[in-house]
Amino acid sequence: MRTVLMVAEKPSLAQSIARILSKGRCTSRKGLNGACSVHEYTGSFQGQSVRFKMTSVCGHVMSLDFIGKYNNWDKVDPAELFSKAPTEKKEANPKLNMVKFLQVEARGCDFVVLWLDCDKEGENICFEVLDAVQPVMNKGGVREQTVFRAKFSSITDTDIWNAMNRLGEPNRNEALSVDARQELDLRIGCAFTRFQTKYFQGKYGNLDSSLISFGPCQTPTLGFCVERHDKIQSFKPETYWILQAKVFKGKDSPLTLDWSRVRVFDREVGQMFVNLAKTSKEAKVEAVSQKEKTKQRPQALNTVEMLRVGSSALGMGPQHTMQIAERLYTQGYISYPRTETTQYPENFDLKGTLRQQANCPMWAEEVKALLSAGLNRPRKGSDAGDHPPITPMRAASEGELGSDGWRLYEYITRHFIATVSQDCRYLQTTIEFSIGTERFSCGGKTPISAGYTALMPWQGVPLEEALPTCQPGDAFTVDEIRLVERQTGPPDYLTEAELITLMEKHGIGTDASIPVHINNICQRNYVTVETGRRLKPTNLGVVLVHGYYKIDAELVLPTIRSAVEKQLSLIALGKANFQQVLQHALDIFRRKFHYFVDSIIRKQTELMEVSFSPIAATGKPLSRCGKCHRFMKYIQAKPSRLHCSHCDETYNVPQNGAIKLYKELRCPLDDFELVLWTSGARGKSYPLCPYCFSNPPFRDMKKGMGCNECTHPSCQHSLSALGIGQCVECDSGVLVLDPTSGPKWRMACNKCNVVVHFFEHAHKVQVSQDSCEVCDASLVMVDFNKARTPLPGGETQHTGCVFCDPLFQDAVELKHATMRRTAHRGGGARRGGRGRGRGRRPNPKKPKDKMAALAAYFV
DNA sequence: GCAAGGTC
Repeated sequence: MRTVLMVAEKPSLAQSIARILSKGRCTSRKGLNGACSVHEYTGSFQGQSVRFKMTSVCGHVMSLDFIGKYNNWDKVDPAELFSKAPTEKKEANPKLNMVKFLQVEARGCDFVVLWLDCDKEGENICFEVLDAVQPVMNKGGVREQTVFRAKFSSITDTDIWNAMNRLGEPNRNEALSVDARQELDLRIGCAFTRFQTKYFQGKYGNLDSSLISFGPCQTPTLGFCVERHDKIQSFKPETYWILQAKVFKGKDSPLTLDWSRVRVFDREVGQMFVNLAKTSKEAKVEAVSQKEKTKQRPQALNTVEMLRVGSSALGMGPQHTMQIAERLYTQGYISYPRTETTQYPENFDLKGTLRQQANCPMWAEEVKALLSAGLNRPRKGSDAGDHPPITPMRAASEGELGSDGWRLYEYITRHFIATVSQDCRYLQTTIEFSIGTERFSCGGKTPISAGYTALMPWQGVPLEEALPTCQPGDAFTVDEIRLVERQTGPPDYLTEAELITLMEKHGIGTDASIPVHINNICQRNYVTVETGRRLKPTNLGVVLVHGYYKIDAELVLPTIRSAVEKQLSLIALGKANFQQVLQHALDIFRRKFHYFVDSIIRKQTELMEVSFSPIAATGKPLSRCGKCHRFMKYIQAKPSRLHCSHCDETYNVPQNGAIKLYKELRCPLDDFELVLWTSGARGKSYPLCPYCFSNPPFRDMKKGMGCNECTHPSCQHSLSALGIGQCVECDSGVLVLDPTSGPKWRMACNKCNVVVHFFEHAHKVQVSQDSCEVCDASLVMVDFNKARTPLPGGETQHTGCVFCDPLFQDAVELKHATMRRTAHRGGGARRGGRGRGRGRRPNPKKPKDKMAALAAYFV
């Protein structure tokens, strides 16, 4: 009797298929590796009576790697990995001894039927199996087909029998497309990873990662997290206004209404609408509508949905959820947990599965009700042809499963029962009002029947206070109508569940590998899991992705994978040659790699050096960041700048000078510590806020302004507080007291290079609230040194106008901040209109001859 | 020590 070897992708499938094909009459034994079983029975094949041996592998038999000597990181240039380094196939899991096992079972067999999963990976494994078994199988007769491929789309009797009766051949092209994918992933991933790791490891002491990996799936996954981080960082809140109306009828408590315009971004426009609405004291009911709505029961559960719920509702990470699910599966509590399918097979025993749950107190009531009233037909989902949806396989109790096991099992079971329950139905009531010209509405939901939400109460329609009954034409009294100011808020960090959705949408990873990629970026210290399982990129993660963006954004974009897969599918379809596609893709990535290496030495070094202290540390901590309150580093190398490594933000400072900390004083607007900029020993100096300098806080300010041009109305460092009078030379500048200049006190123009020295040796110089009656400049309060006072009678204190007060005349002298001597313009003929400082506009109507005279005196 | 894809 001839023997037919049949091989499935995993032990559980071998068992299911053998049971179907042998009609339950097979004998089973363990294989030599302990992991796989062999199921034997007799039956008919190609019109003859044969012995069947059904067994399986455990996923891939082989995996691709470089030959040994190319795995020496110290001796191999990563660039060689693109073509020079030969690859070889090694056993994927040496402990399983899969090749040996297959050969032992295949020896003397006459035919082989490949029952591997019906996707490209499965097709590839077909050839891995063939490579192992064909050398030891009996040679068939001339032109006799000995290799067969079974194509099935679900694990049901009909499908399996159909597959058995319509055997085909394995598809070499599909398998080759996977070979190409493996080689590309290996060469590209390893080249970039080795280069990055070695390059940065030797350079930065505080890089908290021993491995800086790159991959076509993990890097875009990280990219999603950093993209959200960047959105949060660059978010600028916008102020908007809403009309809030409260109305009531009789003794009912007031209803808060929603405005039909939702919101406006202009306060005055909002106020106009308030005024229009306020013309009416009544809110008139325009329409009342009641509609029955439904919330659909869920589709049957697949892996990614289970992972999303595991993360967002059970607080379990995807990797952990998968581990628990695997355990529940091997213990027989749930069906196979890796599936994309969301539709039950035709002949799925819904009722039997439900009946198993009839005695579990958590949902016995609902299950019994369903069994007696009849199951609802499950929603149509998609059938990926892999495995049935995830369902419970037998009843369980919390005690036998352990805490997390039970919580996942409970969810899977509730989800299953929900799929055969009724939809949730509720009544949506909407009342529309008009108040003056404005329209408002309020709505409420009333549950009609809970349906499936009895099993998934977190999705239920909450009981709300009922809306008052009313009819069109009814009048409500307006209790209150007002304009409320709100601000738009930034988005939050990505949740794991959102990330899974993004990955699924962009085809990054598969149901089985998505948890691995997410786990990778956590373990490599690129992201941390925060409360609510939100993924916050670390400094390292942000710097890496920003580096890719600057050098070659394609390296991090989610399209990197799909673009390559498009090419690979040409191989699968037989439209392109394996070698050509492989070489083409490798060529592109080899060029990307060289460009990356060249650029990184220039660009990423700059980025890294401000974030991580290089061994020769540049930049020293100077002032505190207003966002994270950590010290920012002052990088003196041009262009000099401040960098907050925690926030990964760089702040410009004025060039051609130096900055130092300004007494640890902070900007009242953003809490950044002020720094003092000085142009040199005889130059001018003024404080500035590193944040405001690049982000002007007020409308009348521009980028690049320090505190001496800041129009903050009450800050002690602002132009308003320290401005003294119009500049004597330029048209738009204001002379501002330099509060740090004592004892050689001076005021400097905030626009040009005019510096006025005054009151040398005074103890204290302050700008008064009062102004000069003659020239409108701010008065200055001076406290002289007793021994050197220029005041008559040895007086030490005096308040007066710098420009007009005769007592101050000898104490004031004009200089320029630079050596350049500016030609005097105008002298006594100067036009007037020199209003005083404090940031106010000059008053052109008030001629100030005194100012012109003063200018002549100075020069 | 590296990728991504199977699976235990």
